[in-house]
Amino acid sequence: MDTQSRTSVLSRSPFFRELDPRLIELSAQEAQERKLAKQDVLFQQGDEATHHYVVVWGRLRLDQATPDGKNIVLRFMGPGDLLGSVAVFRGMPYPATPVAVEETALLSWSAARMMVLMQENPPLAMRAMGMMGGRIEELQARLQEIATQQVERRIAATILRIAGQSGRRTAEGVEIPFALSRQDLAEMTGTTLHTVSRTLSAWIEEGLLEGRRSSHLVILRPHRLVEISEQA
Amino acid sequence: MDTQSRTSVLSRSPFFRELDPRLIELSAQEAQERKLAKQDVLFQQGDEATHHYVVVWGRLRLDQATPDGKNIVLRFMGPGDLLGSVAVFRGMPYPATPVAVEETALLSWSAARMMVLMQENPPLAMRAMGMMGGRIEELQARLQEIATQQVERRIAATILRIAGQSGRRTAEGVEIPFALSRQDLAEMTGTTLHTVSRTLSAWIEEGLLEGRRSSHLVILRPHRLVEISEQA
DNA sequence: CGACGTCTTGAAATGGCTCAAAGTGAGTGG
DNA sequence: CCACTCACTTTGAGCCATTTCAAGACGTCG
Repeated sequence: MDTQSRTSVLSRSPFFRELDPRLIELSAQEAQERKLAKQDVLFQQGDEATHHYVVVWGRLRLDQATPDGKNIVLRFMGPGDLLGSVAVFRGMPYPATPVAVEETALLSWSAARMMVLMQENPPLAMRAMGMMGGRIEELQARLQEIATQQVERRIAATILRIAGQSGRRTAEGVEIPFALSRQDLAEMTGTTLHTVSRTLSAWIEEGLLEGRRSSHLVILRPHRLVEISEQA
Repeated sequence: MDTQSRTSVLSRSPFFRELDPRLIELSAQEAQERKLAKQDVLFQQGDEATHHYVVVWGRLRLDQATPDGKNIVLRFMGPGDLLGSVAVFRGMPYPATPVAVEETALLSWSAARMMVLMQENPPLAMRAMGMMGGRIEELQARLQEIATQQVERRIAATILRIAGQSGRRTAEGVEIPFALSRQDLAEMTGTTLHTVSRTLSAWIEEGLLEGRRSSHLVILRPHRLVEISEQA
C-alpha cells in the first residue's frame, strides 16, 4: 500500500480524522503494514505490548481468556478502530487476543514512536483519550446490561450494538456483514450458545431476523428489536 | 486549603505523582476546591461535563441509573482518583452520579483549563491515558467475572477488589474503611441483596469475615477469600 | 422511645443451564 | 461430482442456582 492510499485511509479513520494533514501523512509514512488471514491472531493475550494498531479493512474479534479456561468476546473491531493502545499506555501485557474473522489489514506504530507523535501533537493524544473514553462507556453500558437485564434483552442489545458499529443497510433490513456465531453472541452476553440459539430461533420464527445456519444475520425489524432490548 | 498542602496532596496522587513539580504547583494553584457532606452528590448523571476532579480525601460511590429505574454501582473512588474526565474528553454528559459516602474533599479544573495543561504537558496527558486504561482493564475484568462466574465467586472478587483499592491492614485482617452495604455489593456484582446477605452470613459463620449489621467489613482470612474467588 | 432503614432468613418459584441427541451445511478429498 | 467429515446449530428434558416473595429482627437516629 503506498503512502497516498494509507494517508487517505487514515484521514477517514476515527482516530486521525480531521487532524493536521501533515501529521496524518507523517503517520502514514511511518506506519508498518500487517495483513492477517482469517483465523490469524494479531498478538496473544499476555504478550508484551509493543505496538498500536489501526484496522484498515477487515474485522477482528477481541477475545479474553479467563483464568479458568473460559473465553469471553470483548468486542469486534472494524476499519478505523484502535487496537493495543490501552495496554501500551499502561505498560502492561496485552489483556486480550485479537483474532481476524476475515482477511484483515492493519497499520501499526511502535509504542515509542506513537508516544513521540502524541507528545508533539496534543490533538492526537486528545483523540486517543476520546476513543478510550468511548470504550469505557461501552463497557459500563454492557456491565449494566449484564448486571440488570435478562438474557433476551441482553442478546437484543448486543445485536443492536454490533449492528450500530458494523451493520450495513440493505434492501431487507440491516445486515451484519461477517460471520457472527451463536457462540460469539453467547460469549458477548454472558450466556450459553443454547440459549442464544433458542432465542434467535424464536425471533427468526417471528420474522424479526434472518440468518439460520451460519449465514450473515439480517435484522428485518430493527424497531422491534429495540423494543425487546428496552422492554420493562 | 493552601497551595502548599494542595501541592503535597497532588504530589502523592496517582495522577500527578512524579510529574514536573512546577506543573504540580501550577495545577494546585489553579484548582478549585469542593467539599461534600455524606450523601451529597458531586454532579448528576446526564449533566453536561464541565470539570475534572481529583479526590483529596474521603470516598465516593459512582452510581449509574439504568433506563428502567434500577441502579448499579460502577465503583468506589478514594483519594487520588480521577473523576469526570472520561465524559469531559468525549464531550458527552456525565454517565454516572458520584455520591459521597463520607465527608469528602476534591480539587477541580475546568475542561478548558485541563485541556491546556495537558497540551502543554504531554506527560500529564499520558498519565490520564494510563488511568483511563486502568479503568478499561478493571471494567473488562468485571465483565468477565459477571459473564462467567457464579455469584459467590463474584462477591468474593468484588470484596477483594475493594479491599485492594481501599483496604486498611489492621491487627485482625484487612478492613474496608467505609460503610459498604449489602445493597452496594449486590449492585456491584449483579445480584440481589438477599443473595449477598446469605453469602456473607455464611462467610461470617465460617470465620472468614467480620461485619454483621452494617459495621465495617473486616476480612479475617484474605487468602481463603482469594481461594473462593478462584475456585474452579 | 418510636420509626425507619438495613439486614437476616425461610420457602416457593423460575429463568437459564446442563446434559443429551440429532440435524444441516460447508468444505474436502477421492 | 459425490461421499464424507466436521463444525456449528437446533431442540428437548430435567435440574438447580438464584430470584422472588414474605416476614421478622436488629440498630440507629431523631
